[in-house]
Formats: sequence, structure tokens, C-alpha cells
Amino acid sequence: MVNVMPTARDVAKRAGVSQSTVSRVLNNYVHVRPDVRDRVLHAMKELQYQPNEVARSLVTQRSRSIGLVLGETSNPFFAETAKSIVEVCQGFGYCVILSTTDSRPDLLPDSLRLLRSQQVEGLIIGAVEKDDSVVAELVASGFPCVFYNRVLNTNSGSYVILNNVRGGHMMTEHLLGLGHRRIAVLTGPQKFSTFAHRLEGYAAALREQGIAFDSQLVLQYSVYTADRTKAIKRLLGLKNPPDAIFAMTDSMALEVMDTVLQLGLRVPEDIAVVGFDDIALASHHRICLTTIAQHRQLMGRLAAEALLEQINARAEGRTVQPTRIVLEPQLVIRHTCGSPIQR
Amino acid sequence: MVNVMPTARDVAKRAGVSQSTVSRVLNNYVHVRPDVRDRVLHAMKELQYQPNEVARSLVTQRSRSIGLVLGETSNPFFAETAKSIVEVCQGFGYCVILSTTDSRPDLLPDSLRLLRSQQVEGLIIGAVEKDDSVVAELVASGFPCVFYNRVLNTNSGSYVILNNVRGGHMMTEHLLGLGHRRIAVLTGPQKFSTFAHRLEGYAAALREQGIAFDSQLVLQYSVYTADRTKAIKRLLGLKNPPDAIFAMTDSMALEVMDTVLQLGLRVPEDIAVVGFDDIALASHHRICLTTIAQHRQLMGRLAAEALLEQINARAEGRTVQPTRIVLEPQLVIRHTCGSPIQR
DNA sequence: CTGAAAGCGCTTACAG
DNA sequence: CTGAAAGCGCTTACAG
Repeated sequence: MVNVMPTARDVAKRAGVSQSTVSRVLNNYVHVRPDVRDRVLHAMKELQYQPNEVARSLVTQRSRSIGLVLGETSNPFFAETAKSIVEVCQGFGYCVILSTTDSRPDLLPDSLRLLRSQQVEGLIIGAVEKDDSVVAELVASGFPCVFYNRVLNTNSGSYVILNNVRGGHMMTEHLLGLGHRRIAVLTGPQKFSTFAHRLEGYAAALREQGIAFDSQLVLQYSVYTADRTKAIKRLLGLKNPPDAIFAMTDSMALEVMDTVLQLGLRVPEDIAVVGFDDIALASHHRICLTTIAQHRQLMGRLAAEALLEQINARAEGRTVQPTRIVLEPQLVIRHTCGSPIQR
Repeated sequence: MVNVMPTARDVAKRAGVSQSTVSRVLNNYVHVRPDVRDRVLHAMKELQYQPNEVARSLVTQRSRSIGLVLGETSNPFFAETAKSIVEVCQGFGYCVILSTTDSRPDLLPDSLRLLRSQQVEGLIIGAVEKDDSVVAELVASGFPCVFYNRVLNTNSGSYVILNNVRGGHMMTEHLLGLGHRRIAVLTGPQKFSTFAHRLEGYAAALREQGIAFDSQLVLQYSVYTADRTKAIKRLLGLKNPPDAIFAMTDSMALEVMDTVLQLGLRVPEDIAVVGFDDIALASHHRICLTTIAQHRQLMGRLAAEALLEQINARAEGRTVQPTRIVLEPQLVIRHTCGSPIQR
């Protein structure tokens, strides 16, 4: 630092006490004579003293920081959860180190290494794959860790997620109730529990109505993005074409809606399009997307609180049960499903 | 830590060398005998040694971390810039501590304090107010700092911004060229340079065409959100009502478009609505928002690179000129402006 | 109630 | 080329 920061020694010297005493007032210990405390406080103010958290971390073995590893930052979902996570953590004096594997799950181990070398006390992970062994080991080792949005398929560790099976089920049931029979699905990688679960719910709802699951109706997002028009045309050109498309993400729903409209079709008259997430734009007058709502902010907050709780438990030597919260989804009916129910 | 991490001492013991030597191989010093280096490397691997960055930071006085302070995380703009900032920083072994003042600029000093106590080596700030004295002092003190998106009105410090004056000017000129004469503006707090500059560009374009600036046509976002319908009705009920609304943000444009449509008006037939930012949704078939594009990813990357450069310069005792990059905006004409030019 | 001392896990002159 | 020692800025038993 150019203008070198004052240290506790400087404060001690100025206040005419020992460094230990400075430390004691800093940490609000009880046994400090009021006048001494005042002298120290005054010296701190004069020098604009700021304790060096790095030094503190080293000796206390607590860094007061956690790591947040996100999946696709482009998805507004993550921005919103990140916001509440940061707020909660800052409120408890913790800072959050942001890391992103952005569509490169292979980078996760590196991310974790960087984070752990920075001595983070815990991790909030929004980007696990169902069968990530590195993360599974981390959890098994007892390192404080909470997943949100996505989980491991072993169901181990702490997490805050949505009941995605039910979400997929609800939406499919709704579509079926409206009379749709051929429901196509636009989904992301099945290695993410979110997509796997939503698809599971979809399949279950179909089964209950005695409708066969048709893999021709399942479109992977990656093949869709490779050539949007081609993918949609292929779908619509099936012998038995879909009358609805259930996109497993609002963001995907918006895209597919765009493609469909560009092909000259009407939504929902020619084909219904529904999503999942209820992002802010879903409710726009020009969009009116039928979708599944989840509490993003809440999810972030709960994840942060759960992690902080685990960290504290660990520091105090308490053992604590993993937090496992499953939030319930909510069906939001708007216009794109072709429902007679208008808002 | 429960399963206590191995230290450099453990590695040294196992490899039969001194801690100094371990440190030397860790830092890739030249003068280490190859066979000794191998022994050390091997011991590290066996113990799964990870250097403790906190200890390292303390002695080297370099934390290898920077702080990123964001404004509204809800705005996708920040998510996208954050992403590229994190990528660049991680690429150089730096981690980024995320902080948010979310619509509470009064929290900025606290944020900065927390960040600095964590010994961040520099700051990327996307949330400055034009006349923030705390930040101004920080910059004046020579602490590595780069602004993006918004700047101080003294123009001091390093920054990467868009030419917002020109952006505001371009859009207004476009609207005027289309024949609009009464252009209302929906704008955010003038304490942010972005809004002030965009408005300035708007006013300049008007002036050039000999059109008087009418403060009745300027709607503050805060009064708009207090009661959307009322605010828009007031605007449309003016003796001389606007034929276009220039929202200073796409996000605002989408909202105002929503309100206008809900009032039963058509966009652009009854009133044009244009935005600023070119977020992903602006191009949606159902939206087709005319707007101003800026390079978000680039902005993030340039800001990160500028900061890292400053940090390095400082560490090497070099003095370095502030980085001042002004990116040029681009007009994206779609449908909401009532332009005869269709995409 | 307070101070001197040891130590957190590293790096880096200083000797050799 | 390598080791012993000091020290980064704190906290925390240990005495008193």
C-alpha cells in the first residue's frame, strides 16, 4: 500500500497501551477499564484504524468469507439469488467470493481449489451436476456446503431447491387439462437435477393420463440452439406434431416462442408455449407466459442462512443435521398456454 | 477445519527439506536442484497440499483479490459485466469479492470498508454516484480503482463507460427524424452519470432542431413506479401530449410499454417507446424494442484488465496513467419507434 | 484488568 | 543451491 495502513501496534502506541489491549477492545472483551477503552477507541478514530482481516483470519482460522459458485450467470435467476445471498452474508460480516463455471462444469474443480485456497469457510453451489464426484467428496469430508437450485443425485449434503418434479407435473397436468395431448418438451442437460426432475414430473403426469411418453417430442436445448428453425420445423413436421411446447426454463420458452412466431405461427392459437421460473419478463403484456413460479430471493436467503448456520455449528464443535428445504412451485396461468382462463 | 489441512511444514518434513525450499518450489524459483524440486512436488501431491492464501497474503501484502461493487443486481446489465469481470480475474489468479449496494447508495461506505478490511488490492465500481466524496477520496489516495458504466463528475480515476451523451443524442435524433416532436423521457436518478449524460444528449438533440426542452415531459422513474398508470395518464393528458417515450433503460422501456399497452394504447401506432441497453429480450419477436446497444461483456473485460494493470503497476512501483475508455453506442432500430424501416 | 510472549502459515533477505 | 531466522498483523493463553 502506498499510504500504509496503521496497525494495531500504531494504535497501541498512540493510546499508551499494549497491542493485546487494543485487540481486546476491538473484540469487545468485557475486562477492559472504561477509560482505557475510550483511549483506545479514540486512537483508532484518529488513525482511521481498520483491522486487517487477513491477519485476523490467519490466527483465528476463520476467514469470514464464503464462496458462491454459479452456473450460467446469464440466467436472471442467478443474479437474483446472488443478490439475496450477498445481502444475508454481508449482514453477518461475511464477504462472498464469486466464482463462475459458466457452462464449463469441468472448471468447477479449479474454482473450488481457488476458493478453498482463499480459505473460504463454506460454499454455496448453484452449479452442481447430479454426479459430480469432486463435490460429493467435499460434502462427505464435512466441509460446510449448501446447494441451491440443483442437487447431487445421492441427495447428500444440505440444499434449498424447488420441488421440480412437482413443477413439471403441475404444468403438464395443466396443459392436459386444457386438452393438449401432444406436449413437446424443450429441456437442458439431464446431468442437472433441475431438468431431470422437471422431465420426470412431465413423464409422470403423462403416465397418469395414460398418454405414452414419446421421445420424439423431447428436444434438447443444445440441438435446438444449433439450428433453431430447423429444430422447430422438424418438431412441427412430425407425423403427429405437438400442440404445445413445454420449455423447462422461461428463458428457453421465450426463445422458442420467438422462433415459432418467426415461422409465422401464432402462440397460443397454433401452438401453446409454456415456461418454468416466472422471470420478470414473463408477465409482460406482450409476453404473458404461462409458467411455474419459484421464490428466488427466498431460495438465496435460505441457502445463505443454512450455510452460516453450518459454519457456526462447526466452529462451535456442534454437529448439525443437513438442511434440506424443498420449496413448492406455483402454477402461474397466463396466455401462452391457450387457456380459456384469461387474467 | 475438521480434517486439518497440511501446511508447508508438513510438506517440508515429508520431503526432508526446509520450509524455505518448499516455498521456493511453490513460487517457481530458479535455484532449486531438480531432484529436490521433484521430492517436494511429490510430497505436495501425496499430502494434497494447498498453500494457504491467507498466510501468503499477509506476508506478501497481496491478497490476490479484488472487490466488485454493483448497483442494481436486478439489471441484467450487471450480471453480464460481472461474468466477464470474474472470468478475467480468475484467469489471473485473482478472486473477486462481490458486494452490492442495491439501491442503497448510503451503504457504499460500509461496503468499501468491509472490502478494504479484507485487503482487496483494487476495486471495480459500477455503482458510483456522480458526487460521491468517499469514493473520490479513495481514488485521490491512489488506491487502484476503476469505474464502469458510471463515473464521478470530476472525471477523475480510471473508467470504462459508454458515450452516454451520444447515445441519448442518437436516439433522440432518430425519433425526431421519424417525425416525433413531443418526446417524453423516463429517467433514473440524475446523481448517476449514466442518466445525466443520456438526458444531456437528449436535450442537445432537441436544441439542435430548435425544439424547446419541456420539463413536463421528463418523468422520474421513482414517481413512475409509485403509480404507473397515474404517471402515464398524467403524461398523456398533457395539453400537448408526447408522441414518443424515450426510456433511459430497456428495463424501464419494457415496463412503460407494459403500462401503455394495459391502458389500451398501441405501440408504436399510438405512442412510440424506445429504450437503452439492448438487453437480450429487446430483440424478441413480441417486443422488437428500438434501443441503443452497448458492449456489456467488453466493458466488463476492459474494466478488469485495467484494474489488474493498475494493481501490477502499483506493486512494481510504476506510476501509470488512468485508463479512460469511452465505448461508442450503436442505434438498433426495431419496431417500437414507429419507424418505417422494418427489420 | 493488563502486558509479554508465542504462534497462525507463509515469504524473504541473510548467511553459508 | 539450501537452511535458520525474522516478520507480516493479528489473537490468545499465561502470568501477574
